[in-house]
Amino acid sequence: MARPRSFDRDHVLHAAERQFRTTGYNGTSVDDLSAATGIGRGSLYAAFDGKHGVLMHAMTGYYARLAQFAPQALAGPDEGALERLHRYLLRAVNGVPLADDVPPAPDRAAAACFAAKMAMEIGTSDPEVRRMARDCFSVLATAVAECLRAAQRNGDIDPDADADDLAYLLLIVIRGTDVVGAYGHSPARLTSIAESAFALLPRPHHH
Amino acid sequence: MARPRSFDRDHVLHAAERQFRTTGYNGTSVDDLSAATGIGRGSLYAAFDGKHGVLMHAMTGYYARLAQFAPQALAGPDEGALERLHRYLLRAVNGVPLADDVPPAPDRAAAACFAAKMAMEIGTSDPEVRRMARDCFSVLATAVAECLRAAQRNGDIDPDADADDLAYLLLIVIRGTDVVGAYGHSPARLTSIAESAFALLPRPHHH
DNA sequence: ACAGTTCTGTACTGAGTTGTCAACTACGGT
DNA sequence: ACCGTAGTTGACAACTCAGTACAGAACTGT
Repeated sequence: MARPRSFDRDHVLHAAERQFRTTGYNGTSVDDLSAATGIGRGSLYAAFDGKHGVLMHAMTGYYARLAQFAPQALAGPDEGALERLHRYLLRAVNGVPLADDVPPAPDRAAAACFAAKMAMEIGTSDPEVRRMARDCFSVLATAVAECLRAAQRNGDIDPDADADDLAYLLLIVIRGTDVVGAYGHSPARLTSIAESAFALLPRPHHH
Repeated sequence: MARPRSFDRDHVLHAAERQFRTTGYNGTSVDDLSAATGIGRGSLYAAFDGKHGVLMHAMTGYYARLAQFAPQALAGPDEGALERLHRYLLRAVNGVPLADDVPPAPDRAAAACFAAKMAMEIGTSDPEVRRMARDCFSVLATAVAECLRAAQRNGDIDPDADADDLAYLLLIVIRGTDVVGAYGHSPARLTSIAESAFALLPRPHHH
Protein backbone atom coordinates (compact mmCIF):
# COMPACT_ATOMS: atom_id res chain seq x y z
CA MET A 1 0.00 0.00 0.00
CA ALA A 2 3.06 2.24 0.21
CA ARG A 3 5.99 3.09 -1.97
CA PRO A 4 8.61 0.37 -1.78
CA ARG A 5 12.19 1.13 -0.93
CA SER A 6 14.24 1.98 -3.97
CA PHE A 7 17.56 0.67 -2.69
CA ASP A 8 18.84 -2.65 -1.48
CA ARG A 9 19.59 -2.47 2.25
CA ASP A 10 22.47 -4.91 2.14
CA HIS A 11 23.98 -3.24 -0.88
CA VAL A 12 23.91 0.11 0.88
CA LEU A 13 25.42 -1.29 4.06
CA HIS A 14 28.14 -2.96 2.06
CA ALA A 15 29.05 0.29 0.36
CA ALA A 16 29.03 2.05 3.74
CA GLU A 17 31.35 -0.61 5.13
CA ARG A 18 33.77 -0.02 2.28
CA GLN A 19 33.71 3.70 2.98
CA PHE A 20 34.25 3.26 6.71
CA ARG A 21 37.08 0.88 5.95
CA THR A 22 38.98 3.28 3.76
CA THR A 23 38.44 6.56 5.62
CA GLY A 24 37.67 5.37 9.14
CA TYR A 25 34.66 6.28 11.26
CA ASN A 26 35.57 9.81 12.21
CA GLY A 27 37.04 10.36 8.80
CA THR A 28 33.79 9.80 6.92
CA SER A 29 30.99 12.32 6.89
CA VAL A 30 27.35 11.55 6.31
CA ASP A 31 27.75 13.18 2.91
CA ASP A 32 30.53 10.71 2.15
CA LEU A 33 28.19 7.90 3.08
CA SER A 34 25.47 9.39 0.95
CA ALA A 35 27.80 9.59 -2.02
CA ALA A 36 29.22 6.11 -1.48
CA THR A 37 25.84 4.47 -1.11
CA GLY A 38 24.02 6.54 -3.71
CA ILE A 39 21.11 7.44 -1.49
CA GLY A 40 20.30 10.80 0.10
CA ARG A 41 20.95 11.94 3.63
CA GLY A 42 17.28 11.74 4.53
CA SER A 43 17.02 8.13 3.50
CA LEU A 44 20.08 7.26 5.52
CA TYR A 45 18.55 8.78 8.61
CA ALA A 46 15.16 7.18 7.98
CA ALA A 47 16.60 3.73 7.37
CA PHE A 48 19.55 3.57 9.77
CA ASP A 49 19.20 6.51 12.14
CA GLY A 50 22.32 8.45 11.31
CA LYS A 51 26.01 7.75 11.03
CA HIS A 52 26.39 5.64 14.12
CA GLY A 53 23.33 3.64 13.16
CA VAL A 54 24.79 2.94 9.75
CA LEU A 55 27.97 1.72 11.39
CA MET A 56 26.14 -0.60 13.75
CA HIS A 57 24.01 -2.07 11.00
CA ALA A 58 27.06 -2.50 8.79
CA MET A 59 28.91 -4.23 11.61
CA THR A 60 25.93 -6.46 12.28
CA GLY A 61 25.90 -7.49 8.63
CA TYR A 62 29.63 -8.09 8.75
CA TYR A 63 29.21 -10.27 11.82
CA ALA A 64 26.47 -12.26 10.11
CA ARG A 65 28.62 -12.93 7.05
CA LEU A 66 31.53 -13.90 9.29
CA ALA A 67 29.41 -16.19 11.45
CA GLN A 68 28.10 -17.89 8.37
CA PHE A 69 31.27 -18.34 6.36
CA ALA A 70 33.98 -19.21 8.88
CA PRO A 71 32.28 -22.24 10.48
CA GLN A 72 31.24 -23.46 7.05
CA ALA A 73 34.82 -23.21 5.78
CA LEU A 74 36.34 -24.84 8.85
CA ALA A 75 33.82 -27.49 9.84
CA GLY A 76 33.88 -30.94 8.30
CA PRO A 77 35.29 -34.42 8.78
CA ASP A 78 38.30 -34.94 11.02
CA GLU A 79 40.56 -36.13 8.21
CA GLY A 80 40.76 -32.86 6.29
CA ALA A 81 40.64 -30.58 9.33
CA LEU A 82 44.28 -29.54 9.34
CA GLU A 83 44.22 -28.92 5.60
CA ARG A 84 41.06 -26.82 5.95
CA LEU A 85 42.73 -24.81 8.67
CA HIS A 86 45.81 -24.37 6.51
CA ARG A 87 43.77 -23.09 3.61
CA TYR A 88 41.76 -20.77 5.82
CA LEU A 89 44.88 -19.31 7.40
CA LEU A 90 46.50 -18.61 4.05
CA ARG A 91 43.37 -16.94 2.77
CA ALA A 92 42.91 -14.92 5.94
CA VAL A 93 46.34 -13.43 5.47
CA ASN A 94 45.05 -11.62 2.40
CA GLY A 95 42.02 -10.33 4.22
CA VAL A 96 39.30 -11.84 6.37
CA PRO A 97 37.50 -14.31 4.10
CA LEU A 98 33.75 -13.90 3.96
CA ALA A 99 32.72 -15.91 0.95
CA ASP A 100 34.04 -18.59 -1.34
CA ASP A 101 34.05 -16.72 -4.60
CA VAL A 102 35.41 -13.35 -3.48
CA PRO A 103 38.96 -12.80 -4.73
CA PRO A 104 41.48 -11.16 -2.40
CA ALA A 105 41.07 -7.40 -2.22
CA PRO A 106 43.50 -5.39 -4.35
CA ASP A 107 44.39 -3.16 -1.41
CA ARG A 108 45.56 -5.15 1.57
CA ALA A 109 44.81 -2.40 4.03
CA ALA A 110 41.17 -2.35 2.95
CA ALA A 111 40.82 -6.07 3.54
CA ALA A 112 41.52 -6.02 7.27
CA CYS A 113 38.86 -7.13 9.69
CA PHE A 114 36.19 -4.45 9.68
CA ALA A 115 35.20 -4.99 13.29
CA ALA A 116 38.79 -4.87 14.49
CA LYS A 117 39.47 -1.68 12.60
CA MET A 118 36.48 0.10 14.02
CA ALA A 119 37.27 -1.16 17.51
CA MET A 120 40.80 0.18 17.21
CA GLU A 121 39.58 3.60 16.18
CA ILE A 122 36.59 4.26 18.41
CA GLY A 123 36.47 1.22 20.68
CA THR A 124 37.80 3.11 23.68
CA SER A 125 34.76 5.35 23.75
CA ASP A 126 32.15 3.10 22.19
CA PRO A 127 31.27 -0.05 24.16
CA GLU A 128 28.80 -1.17 21.49
CA VAL A 129 31.52 -1.32 18.87
CA ARG A 130 33.86 -3.04 21.30
CA ARG A 131 31.23 -5.64 22.04
CA MET A 132 30.57 -6.27 18.38
CA ALA A 133 34.27 -6.74 17.69
CA ARG A 134 34.53 -9.16 20.59
CA ASP A 135 31.63 -11.16 19.19
CA CYS A 136 33.29 -11.35 15.78
CA PHE A 137 36.44 -12.62 17.40
CA SER A 138 34.55 -15.18 19.47
CA VAL A 139 32.78 -16.66 16.48
CA LEU A 140 36.08 -17.14 14.71
CA ALA A 141 37.81 -18.45 17.82
CA THR A 142 35.25 -21.17 18.40
CA ALA A 143 35.28 -22.20 14.74
CA VAL A 144 39.07 -22.42 14.65
CA ALA A 145 39.20 -24.20 18.01
CA GLU A 146 36.65 -26.74 16.80
CA CYS A 147 38.72 -27.32 13.69
CA LEU A 148 41.83 -27.78 15.81
CA ARG A 149 40.05 -30.33 17.99
CA ALA A 150 39.06 -32.21 14.86
CA ALA A 151 42.70 -32.19 13.78
CA GLN A 152 43.66 -33.47 17.22
CA ARG A 153 41.18 -36.34 16.91
CA ASN A 154 42.74 -37.15 13.58
CA GLY A 155 46.23 -37.22 15.03
CA ASP A 156 47.51 -34.16 13.18
CA ILE A 157 47.88 -31.91 16.21
CA ASP A 158 49.39 -32.69 19.59
CA PRO A 159 46.43 -33.89 21.68
CA ASP A 160 47.97 -32.35 24.80
CA ALA A 161 47.83 -28.85 23.34
CA ASP A 162 45.04 -26.52 24.43
CA ALA A 163 42.92 -26.05 21.32
CA ASP A 164 41.37 -22.83 22.63
CA ASP A 165 44.76 -21.28 23.31
CA LEU A 166 46.05 -22.29 19.89
CA ALA A 167 42.94 -20.88 18.22
CA TYR A 168 43.41 -17.59 20.04
CA LEU A 169 47.02 -17.53 18.99
CA LEU A 170 46.24 -18.17 15.33
CA LEU A 171 43.60 -15.48 15.30
CA ILE A 172 45.94 -13.05 16.95
CA VAL A 173 48.42 -13.77 14.18
CA ILE A 174 45.72 -13.00 11.64
CA ARG A 175 44.89 -9.74 13.40
CA GLY A 176 48.58 -8.95 13.46
CA THR A 177 48.88 -9.44 9.72
CA ASP A 178 45.98 -7.02 9.31
CA VAL A 179 48.00 -4.40 11.12
CA VAL A 180 51.28 -5.12 9.41
CA GLY A 181 49.50 -5.34 6.06
CA ALA A 182 48.28 -1.80 6.61
CA TYR A 183 51.90 -0.65 6.76
CA GLY A 184 52.35 -1.78 3.20
CA HIS A 185 54.19 -5.07 3.61
CA SER A 186 54.01 -7.37 0.62
CA PRO A 187 51.38 -10.13 0.56
CA ALA A 188 54.14 -12.60 -0.24
CA ARG A 189 55.86 -11.75 3.02
CA LEU A 190 52.62 -12.11 4.94
CA THR A 191 51.93 -15.46 3.33
CA SER A 192 55.38 -16.62 4.31
CA ILE A 193 54.68 -15.58 7.91
CA ALA A 194 51.40 -17.45 7.92
CA GLU A 195 53.20 -20.56 6.70
CA SER A 196 55.73 -20.19 9.49
CA ALA A 197 52.95 -19.92 12.05
CA PHE A 198 51.21 -22.96 10.64
CA ALA A 199 54.46 -24.93 10.67
CA LEU A 200 54.95 -24.17 14.34
CA LEU A 201 51.67 -25.81 15.37
CA PRO A 202 52.54 -28.63 17.80
CA ARG A 203 52.47 -32.02 16.07
CA PRO A 204 51.95 -35.27 17.98
CA HIS A 205 55.07 -36.87 19.45
CA HIS A 206 56.18 -39.91 17.44
CA HIS A 207 57.96 -42.75 19.22
CA MET B 1 68.21 37.93 23.04
CA ALA B 2 64.63 36.70 22.69
CA ARG B 3 61.99 35.20 24.88
CA PRO B 4 62.68 31.50 25.50
CA ARG B 5 60.06 28.85 24.97
CA SER B 6 57.86 28.39 28.01
CA PHE B 7 57.00 24.72 27.46
CA ASP B 8 58.96 21.54 27.15
CA ARG B 9 58.73 20.24 23.61
CA ASP B 10 58.94 16.59 24.55
CA HIS B 11 56.41 16.99 27.31
CA VAL B 12 53.94 18.57 24.91
CA LEU B 13 54.47 15.87 22.30
CA HIS B 14 54.00 13.20 24.92
CA ALA B 15 50.69 14.68 26.00
CA ALA B 16 49.63 14.95 22.36
CA GLU B 17 50.51 11.31 21.84
CA ARG B 18 48.31 10.34 24.78
CA GLN B 19 45.47 12.34 23.33
CA PHE B 20 45.85 10.85 19.85
CA ARG B 21 45.98 7.41 21.42
CA THR B 22 42.72 7.74 23.27
CA THR B 23 40.62 9.63 20.74
CA GLY B 24 42.34 8.80 17.46
CA TYR B 25 43.61 11.25 14.88
CA ASN B 26 40.36 12.36 13.32
CA GLY B 27 38.70 12.22 16.71
CA THR B 28 41.06 14.81 18.13
CA SER B 29 40.56 18.50 17.44
CA VAL B 30 43.26 21.11 17.71
CA ASP B 31 41.41 22.44 20.72
CA ASP B 32 41.65 19.01 22.32
CA LEU B 33 45.39 19.08 21.69
CA SER B 34 45.60 22.56 23.12
CA ALA B 35 43.78 21.45 26.27
CA ALA B 36 45.79 18.25 26.62
CA THR B 37 49.14 19.95 26.18
CA GLY B 38 48.30 23.11 28.04
CA ILE B 39 49.52 25.46 25.33
CA GLY B 40 47.44 27.64 23.02
CA ARG B 41 46.42 26.96 19.44
CA GLY B 42 48.78 29.53 18.08
CA SER B 43 51.77 28.02 19.82
CA LEU B 44 50.89 24.62 18.42
CA TYR B 45 50.83 26.02 14.93
CA ALA B 46 54.04 27.97 15.48
CA ALA B 47 55.95 25.04 16.95
CA PHE B 48 54.58 22.07 15.00
CA ASP B 49 52.63 23.49 12.07
CA GLY B 50 49.18 22.27 12.93
CA LYS B 51 47.56 18.99 13.80
CA HIS B 52 49.32 16.86 11.26
CA GLY B 53 52.64 18.35 12.21
CA VAL B 54 52.02 17.55 15.85
CA LEU B 55 51.28 13.96 14.88
CA MET B 56 54.44 13.60 12.84
CA HIS B 57 56.62 15.06 15.58
CA ALA B 58 54.92 12.86 18.17
CA MET B 59 55.49 9.79 16.01
CA THR B 60 59.11 10.75 15.48
CA GLY B 61 59.56 10.96 19.23
CA TYR B 62 57.84 7.63 19.66
CA TYR B 63 60.13 6.08 17.09
CA ALA B 64 63.16 7.48 18.87
CA ARG B 65 62.12 6.02 22.20
CA LEU B 66 61.37 2.69 20.55
CA ALA B 67 64.67 2.62 18.69
CA GLN B 68 66.49 3.33 21.90
CA PHE B 69 64.76 0.97 24.29
CA ALA B 70 64.09 -2.20 22.31
CA PRO B 71 67.67 -2.92 21.18
CA GLN B 72 68.90 -2.09 24.66
CA ALA B 73 66.44 -4.54 26.22
CA LEU B 74 67.15 -7.30 23.73
CA ALA B 75 70.86 -7.02 23.03
CA GLY B 76 73.40 -8.74 25.21
CA PRO B 77 75.38 -11.94 25.64
CA ASP B 78 74.21 -15.09 23.87
CA GLU B 79 73.52 -16.98 27.07
CA GLY B 80 70.62 -14.88 28.30
CA ALA B 81 69.18 -14.12 24.87
CA LEU B 82 66.18 -16.41 25.06
CA GLU B 83 65.35 -15.25 28.54
CA ARG B 84 65.59 -11.59 27.45
CA LEU B 85 63.27 -12.33 24.57
CA HIS B 86 60.86 -14.08 26.90
CA ARG B 87 60.76 -11.14 29.26
CA TYR B 88 60.35 -8.67 26.43
CA LEU B 89 57.50 -10.64 24.92
CA LEU B 90 55.61 -10.84 28.22
CA ARG B 91 56.05 -7.13 28.79
CA ALA B 92 55.03 -6.27 25.26
CA VAL B 93 51.74 -8.03 25.78
CA ASN B 94 50.77 -5.37 28.28
CA GLY B 95 51.75 -2.58 25.93
CA VAL B 96 54.79 -1.72 23.85
CA PRO B 97 57.60 -1.22 26.35
CA LEU B 98 59.49 2.03 26.00
CA ALA B 99 61.38 2.33 29.23
CA ASP B 100 62.50 0.21 32.14
CA ASP B 101 60.70 1.93 34.95
CA VAL B 102 57.31 2.55 33.34
CA PRO B 103 54.62 0.31 34.84
CA PRO B 104 52.03 -1.27 32.52
CA ALA B 105 49.31 1.18 31.53
CA PRO B 106 46.05 0.83 33.41
CA ASP B 107 44.05 0.81 30.19
CA ARG B 108 45.24 -1.87 27.81
CA ALA B 109 43.73 -0.21 24.78
CA ALA B 110 45.76 2.94 25.42
CA ALA B 111 49.00 0.96 25.57
CA ALA B 112 48.93 -0.35 22.01
CA CYS B 113 51.67 0.65 19.59
CA PHE B 114 51.12 4.29 18.77
CA ALA B 115 52.50 4.01 15.26
CA ALA B 116 50.37 0.98 14.46
CA LYS B 117 47.24 2.64 15.71
CA MET B 118 47.76 5.75 13.64
CA ALA B 119 48.63 3.67 10.58
CA MET B 120 45.44 1.68 11.00
CA GLU B 121 43.34 4.80 11.16
CA ILE B 122 44.81 7.09 8.53
CA GLY B 123 47.53 4.99 6.91
CA THR B 124 45.52 4.37 3.76
CA SER B 125 45.56 8.06 2.89
CA ASP B 126 48.77 9.15 4.58
CA PRO B 127 51.99 7.65 3.23
CA GLU B 128 54.10 9.55 5.76
CA VAL B 129 52.33 7.86 8.64
CA ARG B 130 52.56 4.50 6.91
CA ARG B 131 56.27 4.96 6.41
CA MET B 132 56.80 5.90 10.03
CA ALA B 133 54.89 2.85 11.22
CA ARG B 134 56.95 0.65 8.93
CA ASP B 135 60.13 2.11 10.38
CA CYS B 136 58.95 1.40 13.92
CA PHE B 137 58.24 -2.17 12.95
CA SER B 138 61.60 -2.56 11.26
CA VAL B 139 63.53 -1.38 14.27
CA LEU B 140 61.77 -3.90 16.46
CA ALA B 141 62.10 -6.66 13.87
CA THR B 142 65.85 -6.30 13.58
CA ALA B 143 66.27 -6.16 17.35
CA VAL B 144 64.19 -9.28 17.89
CA ALA B 145 65.86 -11.10 15.00
CA GLU B 146 69.27 -10.27 16.42
CA CYS B 147 68.19 -11.62 19.79
CA LEU B 148 66.91 -14.78 18.13
CA ARG B 149 70.22 -15.27 16.34
CA ALA B 150 72.00 -14.92 19.66
CA ALA B 151 69.69 -17.58 21.10
CA GLN B 152 70.49 -19.77 18.10
CA ARG B 153 74.21 -19.37 18.72
CA ASN B 154 73.60 -20.38 22.31
CA GLY B 155 71.71 -23.51 21.26
CA ASP B 156 68.32 -22.40 22.59
CA ILE B 157 66.63 -22.04 19.22
CA ASP B 158 66.69 -24.37 16.24
CA PRO B 159 69.62 -23.12 14.13
CA ASP B 160 67.79 -24.10 10.95
CA ALA B 161 64.95 -21.69 11.64
CA ASP B 162 64.86 -18.38 9.82
CA ALA B 163 65.44 -15.79 12.53
CA ASP B 164 63.93 -13.00 10.44
CA ASP B 165 60.75 -14.93 9.83
CA LEU B 166 60.44 -15.83 13.49
CA ALA B 167 61.00 -12.22 14.50
CA TYR B 168 58.30 -11.09 12.12
CA LEU B 169 55.99 -13.69 13.51
CA LEU B 170 56.59 -12.71 17.11
CA LEU B 171 56.03 -9.05 16.34
CA ILE B 172 52.86 -9.88 14.48
CA VAL B 173 51.67 -11.70 17.58
CA ILE B 174 52.40 -8.59 19.62
CA ARG B 175 50.51 -6.41 17.16
CA GLY B 176 47.67 -8.92 17.31
CA THR B 177 47.49 -8.66 21.08
CA ASP B 178 47.27 -4.90 20.68
CA VAL B 179 44.15 -5.37 18.59
CA VAL B 180 42.59 -8.04 20.74
CA GLY B 181 43.46 -6.07 23.86
CA ALA B 182 41.43 -3.20 22.48
CA TYR B 183 38.37 -5.44 22.48
CA GLY B 184 38.63 -5.72 26.23
CA HIS B 185 40.22 -9.14 26.69
CA SER B 186 41.84 -9.69 30.03
CA PRO B 187 45.60 -9.17 30.38
CA ALA B 188 45.83 -12.61 31.95
CA ARG B 189 44.47 -14.17 28.79
CA LEU B 190 46.89 -12.18 26.66
CA THR B 191 49.79 -13.22 28.83
CA SER B 192 48.76 -16.82 28.48
CA ILE B 193 48.71 -16.42 24.70
CA ALA B 194 52.16 -14.88 24.73
CA GLU B 195 53.44 -17.83 26.73
CA SER B 196 51.93 -20.21 24.20
CA ALA B 197 53.62 -18.35 21.36
CA PHE B 198 56.93 -18.43 23.16
CA ALA B 199 56.56 -22.14 23.89
CA LEU B 200 56.05 -22.85 20.19
CA LEU B 201 59.42 -21.39 19.19
CA PRO B 202 61.38 -24.17 17.50
CA ARG B 203 63.95 -25.72 19.84
CA PRO B 204 67.04 -27.54 18.59
CA HIS B 205 66.60 -31.23 17.77
CA HIS B 206 68.11 -33.45 20.46
CA HIS B 207 69.43 -36.90 19.53
C1' DA C 1 -8.25 7.10 -11.69
C1' DC C 2 -7.45 8.26 -7.07
C1' DA C 3 -6.06 8.56 -2.32
C1' DG C 4 -3.10 7.33 1.15
C1' DT C 5 1.26 6.22 2.66
C1' DT C 6 5.94 5.80 2.37
C1' DC C 7 10.28 7.08 0.24
C1' DT C 8 13.64 10.65 -1.55
C1' DG C 9 16.37 14.68 -1.91
C1' DT C 10 17.36 19.37 -0.88
C1' DA C 11 17.66 23.21 2.10
C1' DC C 12 18.42 24.79 6.77
C1' DT C 13 20.28 25.25 11.62
C1' DG C 14 23.40 25.16 15.32
C1' DA C 15 27.51 23.33 16.79
C1' DG C 16 32.26 22.45 15.94
C1' DT C 17 36.39 22.65 13.04
C1' DT C 18 40.71 24.59 11.02
C1' DG C 19 44.10 27.90 10.08
C1' DT C 20 45.46 32.86 10.54
C1' DC C 21 46.34 37.36 12.59
C1' DA C 22 47.28 41.13 15.42
C1' DA C 23 47.98 42.48 20.03
C1' DC C 24 50.37 41.29 24.15
C1' DT C 25 54.09 39.33 27.07
C1' DA C 26 58.59 37.99 28.64
C1' DC C 27 63.33 37.80 28.29
C1' DG C 28 68.46 39.01 26.94
C1' DG C 29 71.85 42.10 25.37
C1' DT C 30 73.40 46.82 25.59
C1' DA D 1 66.61 51.03 32.45
C1' DC D 2 65.43 50.18 27.83
C1' DC D 3 64.47 47.96 23.39
C1' DG D 4 64.21 44.41 19.95
C1' DT D 5 63.12 39.76 19.21
C1' DA D 6 60.70 35.79 19.67
C1' DG D 7 56.92 33.29 22.18
C1' DT D 8 52.15 33.36 23.60
C1' DT D 9 47.46 34.27 23.60
C1' DG D 10 42.66 34.84 22.43
C1' DA D 11 39.73 36.15 18.94
C1' DC D 12 38.17 35.79 14.20
C1' DA D 13 36.46 34.23 9.55
C1' DA D 14 35.61 30.60 6.47
C1' DC D 15 34.26 26.18 6.35
C1' DT D 16 32.39 21.48 7.43
C1' DC D 17 29.56 18.53 9.99
C1' DA D 18 25.47 16.04 12.08
C1' DG D 19 20.91 16.03 12.35
C1' DT D 20 16.15 17.92 11.17
C1' DA D 21 12.31 19.55 8.47
C1' DC D 22 9.82 20.06 4.64
C1' DA D 23 8.11 19.53 -0.01
C1' DG D 24 7.78 16.65 -3.85
C1' DA D 25 7.86 11.97 -6.03
C1' DA D 26 6.58 7.11 -6.44
C1' DC D 27 4.00 3.20 -5.71
C1' DT D 28 0.04 0.15 -4.05
C1' DG D 29 -4.65 -1.10 -3.10
C1' DT D 30 -9.24 0.10 -4.09
